[in-house]
Amino acid sequence: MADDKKLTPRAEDFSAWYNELVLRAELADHAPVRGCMIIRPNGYGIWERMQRALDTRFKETGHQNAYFPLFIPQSFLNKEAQHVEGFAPENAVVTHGGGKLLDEPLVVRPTSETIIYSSFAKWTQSYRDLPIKINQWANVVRWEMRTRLFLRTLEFLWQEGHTAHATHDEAEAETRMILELYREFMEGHMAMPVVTGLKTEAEKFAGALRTYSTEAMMQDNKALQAGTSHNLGQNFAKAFDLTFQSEAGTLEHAWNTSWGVSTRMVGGLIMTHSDDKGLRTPPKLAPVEIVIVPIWKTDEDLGTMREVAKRIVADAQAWSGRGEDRLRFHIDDREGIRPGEKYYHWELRGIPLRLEIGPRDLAGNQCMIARRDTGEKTAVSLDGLPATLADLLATMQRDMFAAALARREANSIREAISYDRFKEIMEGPGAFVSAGWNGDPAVEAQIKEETKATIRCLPDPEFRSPTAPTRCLLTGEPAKFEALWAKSY
RNA sequence: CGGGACGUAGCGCAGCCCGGUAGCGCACCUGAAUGGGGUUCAGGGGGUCGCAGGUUCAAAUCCUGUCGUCCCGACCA
Repeated sequence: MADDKKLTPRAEDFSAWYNELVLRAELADHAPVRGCMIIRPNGYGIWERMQRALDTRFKETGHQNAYFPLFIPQSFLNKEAQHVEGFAPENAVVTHGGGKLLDEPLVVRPTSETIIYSSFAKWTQSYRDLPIKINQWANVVRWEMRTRLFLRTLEFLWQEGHTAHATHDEAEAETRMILELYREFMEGHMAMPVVTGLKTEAEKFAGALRTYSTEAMMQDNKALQAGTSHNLGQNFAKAFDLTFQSEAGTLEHAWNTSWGVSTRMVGGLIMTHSDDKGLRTPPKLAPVEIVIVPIWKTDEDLGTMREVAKRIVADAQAWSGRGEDRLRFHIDDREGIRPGEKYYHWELRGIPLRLEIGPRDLAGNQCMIARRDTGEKTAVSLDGLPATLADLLATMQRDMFAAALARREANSIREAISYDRFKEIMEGPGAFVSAGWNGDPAVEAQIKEETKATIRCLPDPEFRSPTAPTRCLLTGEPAKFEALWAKSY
């Protein structure tokens, strides 16, 4: 382990301190897979908890996990015109197999719509076969020009959901349901507030009818697209002959949706919550919620404190129940390391609560508890400790969300502003700006060119201005749409 | 592919302008004291200065080339 002390973690410059110390993530060291991420076990816990929580929700909403091939024949991708156009520049293509030139190149999946819907087509004959609702946990490859740890890696791990429905409305309902599911996860588990909304034509998924996204604000005021949910319409169904006979007897194309979130969320978590002391993990995603640091002077004390710590853990776990409800502890009884050093160690790693207990506390039937989010340290009674800890964790989860939301709101602008003012804001720290747009892609492109800001989405009502902007940015004409503008990752 | 920076000990860096044969912090090893917020003191090990040429009595330092990394931009979740 490298030297913790040298680290000056800057929330707004997380790339300077991510590696090794906090999440144990790194980029591979062989070109050209340098853009690929390696996550070692002690950081992986956060992603595993994310995965488990999402997987549970997918199953609760009627989806099943399935696994499809890594290789996609080039011809599959070619079938949907917009899709192939969108992905062709970033595809990794396998041309040789078994030492021979392949008749047809194989694309390493950048996403699995084509290979999955070709299967759906075989599985579907009647409306009774629909809906099909599956999810796949998989790694995919996109040959990016420039990579960035967590946010844009050459290969990334994600889940991609794929469904087929009999009607447009049912597919649209699925798309929106998943968007809300993502929101609940991001706000409830990650304590990361998101704006949901519709992507513009310029920003939507290649091949989709409509794309919705969740947009989170990072501590540098940039937007991070954290998840997407697409209503694919009948585009892929038509390309892959995904048809079914309706109740009325007619042959119809199915309606598809696809949606995904990736390891990018780990980057979002870091950039939303970390501070100058390191990572802060919302309790629900913390692999360890409470670290106990026993304090001792003599060997006898050490023995006593170890017993006490074990008893605290056993009592709390018995109290809190089984499975997900069970409180997660770590006892740091390492010898030869002073308590202060342990405190810094665990703060850096974002463990939500620290419980200190020594002979003096024991004599007073109490212990010290420090919160990672606020830094508060208080003495609490050992009586009823499990409930105290559980309450504190729940409070932290809420407080972290509230703090992140307050920060986003403080950096959001909803009143009408001039284009000059808009440029000024985007040249500075940036902001989430709710501003008018006339729907013209050329205007969208020109504003991107001049300010680097893009339309993150046409936001759902909760982010919109109570008094909607009446004038379009740049053109000044009456606004057709209210859009969320921001610089983004 | 354009623009910019940087390669010196395991990690982070100074030294380079003005050449004289390498240093600091952390980490590591030994010993002692210490032990409720990154202990202190004493001693110690570790580097062909990215690589290849050139200039020079002498190159980490100057010159040329080369390789690599990072940052910014185009692309993108």
